[in-house]
Amino acid sequence: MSSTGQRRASKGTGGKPRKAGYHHGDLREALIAAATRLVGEKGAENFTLADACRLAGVSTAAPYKHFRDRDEILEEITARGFDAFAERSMAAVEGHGVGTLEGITAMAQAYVKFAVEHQPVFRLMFGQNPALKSAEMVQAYGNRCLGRVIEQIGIYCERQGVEGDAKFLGVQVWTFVHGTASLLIDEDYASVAPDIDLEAMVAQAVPKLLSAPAAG
Amino acid sequence: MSSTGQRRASKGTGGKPRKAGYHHGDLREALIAAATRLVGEKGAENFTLADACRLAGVSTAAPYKHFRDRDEILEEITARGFDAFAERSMAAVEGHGVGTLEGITAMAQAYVKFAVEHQPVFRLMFGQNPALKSAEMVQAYGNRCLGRVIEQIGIYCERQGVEGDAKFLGVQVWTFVHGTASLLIDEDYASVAPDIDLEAMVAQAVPKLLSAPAAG
DNA sequence: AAGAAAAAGTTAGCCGTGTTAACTTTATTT
DNA sequence: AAATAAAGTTAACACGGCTAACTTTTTCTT
Repeated sequence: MSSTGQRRASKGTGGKPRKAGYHHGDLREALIAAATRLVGEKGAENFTLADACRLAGVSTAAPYKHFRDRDEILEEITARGFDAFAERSMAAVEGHGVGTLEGITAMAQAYVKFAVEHQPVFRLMFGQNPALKSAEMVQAYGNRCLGRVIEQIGIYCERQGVEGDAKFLGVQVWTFVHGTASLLIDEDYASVAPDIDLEAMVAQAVPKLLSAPAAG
Repeated sequence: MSSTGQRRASKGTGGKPRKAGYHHGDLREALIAAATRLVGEKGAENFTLADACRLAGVSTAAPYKHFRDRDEILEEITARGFDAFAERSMAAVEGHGVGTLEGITAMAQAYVKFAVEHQPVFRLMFGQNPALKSAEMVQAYGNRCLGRVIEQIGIYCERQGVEGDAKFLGVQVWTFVHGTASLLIDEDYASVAPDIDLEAMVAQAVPKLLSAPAAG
């Protein structure tokens, strides 16, 4: 998985480049490309290895020279999804001051945006199938991505004099933002609150969650 | 679907009871029972019609006398899930005063509890597959269930002098609670915040979300 | 450079699932 | 009692995942 370590170093990058030209060239990458496209188009549930093979122009047995099974391709897509996600997350805060509400909110909006623009991959990343999310993969994401939010929130709280565990608050923000993304892409808002302005909702909720708990 | 209208009136209940004794008795219900069990055990993705047939002791072609296809069984399970869910939701507020924070919070906790205790059904209800959630089904849920929350929140806000659209706030609470349930059952908290007290988190977040937006 | 070994493909085939068609049995109707 | 409808069965097809056995191409060894 690309997020943790490189595996077979599909030539060009690693130490001993393998010159890249058997029958197909680099079937591994070709299959990942095909799979990524198919998953993006029809969702992971409807993705079939056979389809990817047809796209790549190889037999249906060929993938097994590069992947353990169907799940391993999806796993790779998931890992790359986390990479892309972390990148955008970082990019979102840039330009905003460190530990500002604007920066934190920007990350939140980026989360939702990514979910919408890459629904199937987002589902792989945060969805049910545990086989596709290795512990290390998710851990790595947690450190690279959620850790940043929590860091920012810590600074924010200190400045604002909000008392409360930054991690606890960070998880609350994450929870809310994730809920927004989930309900949005699963179309559950559609029939209940179809005309809601989600950006505004996030922008309003984040500072509320970052405030000191009301006395009741 | 049981949430909207009864369809074939599997004897006993409806006007013209069909005496119930062909080959199997009531295969329709037997299959739903088997499917419900299997879905609960292994998740909807791993549910197979053939398994249900084996459990019910019939051939794999038998279901098609009662259901359009595999999806229709899952649809039925989803509908019944909404029914059970609405019921528990209502039960949760009972005993608490109308429009109180306690009542609203109790509903929120019930939401999470249901999600945990019926993960696979919860996923059917709020998850991806649009074929399984007819518009009417979700609409019915929205009216029966979310409508109540919003109602309660409206009353609460009036009393507390919080200005803000009750529906908007209701959706925020729903969003947060749904996020909690999702991250919990998809095991995404597990590696990032494994020891978090989710009940406490919900209890803390709900009043914050129901407060007036901070000035910035 | 030649031959051995490994890598990456192919074809053929197995199994399981969803679904349909054609047929049989059991109830219901008249 | 005969006709009809309902609810089951068996048989077959298509398709997807996956494995085994074989072939071809590339790389390693000497």
